[in-house]
Amino acid sequence: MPRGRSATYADQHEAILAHAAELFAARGYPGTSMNEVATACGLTKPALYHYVRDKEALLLQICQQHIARLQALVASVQAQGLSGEAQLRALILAFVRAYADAQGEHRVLTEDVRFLGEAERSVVLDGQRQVVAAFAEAVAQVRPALAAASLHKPLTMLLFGMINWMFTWLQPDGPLTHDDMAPVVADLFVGGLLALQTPALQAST
Amino acid sequence: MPRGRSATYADQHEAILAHAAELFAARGYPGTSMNEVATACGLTKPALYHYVRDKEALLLQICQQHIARLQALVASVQAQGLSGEAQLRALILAFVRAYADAQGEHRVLTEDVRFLGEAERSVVLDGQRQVVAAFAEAVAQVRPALAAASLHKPLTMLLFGMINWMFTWLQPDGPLTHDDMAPVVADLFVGGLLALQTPALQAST
DNA sequence: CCTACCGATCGGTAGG
DNA sequence: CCTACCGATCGGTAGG
Repeated sequence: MPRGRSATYADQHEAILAHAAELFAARGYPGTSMNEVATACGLTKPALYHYVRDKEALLLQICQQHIARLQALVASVQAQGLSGEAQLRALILAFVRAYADAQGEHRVLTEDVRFLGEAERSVVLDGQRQVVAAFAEAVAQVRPALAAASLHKPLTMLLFGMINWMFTWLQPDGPLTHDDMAPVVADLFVGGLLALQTPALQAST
Repeated sequence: MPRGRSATYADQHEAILAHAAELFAARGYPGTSMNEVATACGLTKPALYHYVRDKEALLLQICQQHIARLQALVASVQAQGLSGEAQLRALILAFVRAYADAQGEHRVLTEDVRFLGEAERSVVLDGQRQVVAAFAEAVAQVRPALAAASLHKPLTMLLFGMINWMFTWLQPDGPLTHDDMAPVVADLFVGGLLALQTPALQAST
């Protein structure tokens, strides 16, 4: 590589996002100083600011990059043209597995979006809504009666709860892996969906 | 009601914990200043420090108080002497409903325990483990084969994921309430549990 | 119980 | 004149 600068710059920027995501995930966004981010990257603080405008831009870029990956994942599953239940299972498997490689980014996305400014936050939340909508559509296809009772979206959020909560108890180096849990999550949720009695749900209100 | 005199030390302390829990839940522990806590309580900062030793003690008290409530809830359900599935359903209903009244405290318990010192943190985590163990025991009673496959605890954590995640999407003043969702969570989880095929789970590893 | 402060550290940027 | 940084320090605010 004779012209190393732009490649180095892009690589450095990528490495910074990865380090920052890990730190934000571990200590929270307000609990992480730019000095800590810089040190983790082997840079001084002024050097860090050469690559990042400010702390909030760092947070926004982490969130945008991760949500873009999730949207691409949804698109690739949808491109397979699977039927209702098969598509829902494929979405669940893809997401659980994807989170294994991006635990830090995912925790930042779910916990630290609130620290973005209103405009930046709504961009990220719109992306999240699109992902949720894809899952909710698959849920509705599996059990159309739930959609009629307006329960497909709440049920989809329960599914995301199971998945999003996994980082709190599933250790990356533990005996149980994300790949082990992916089919369990799919079986539990799809099995539960099929077992749900919509009349009973309506009677509960 | 004129201010000041009528509030006892204990009342004031209780009010401080409630306000602090709400602020910590909204802005995160490191993102909340003691000045903000004081202002929310209608106190000056030095006055706040009359009731609380330091910021970390405030966090610890919020966590301990909330985990004690959850342990009491488990005990009261266990005292009913219900059978496996009925007990699991009763635990789920009790927890979902309890979280409706303590959303701030619960978010603090799940997100901000990491900011406690090691000794304080492990006290809180021990309390959480006891609660989780009670749920896992109920899960094992419903499907003993899952316990044999060491899946009752991971499945219990998926359940807690559904419940703990609800604060992110279930608005207190929205059309759907915690009371509406409690039986849905119970039906989905118990239905999914009963649908799980253990051989398929073991084949996945 | 308030005003007045401290050591340190915050996010961000100056000159060279 | 540009880039990629450094040592030092900016104005404010943190917990106490």
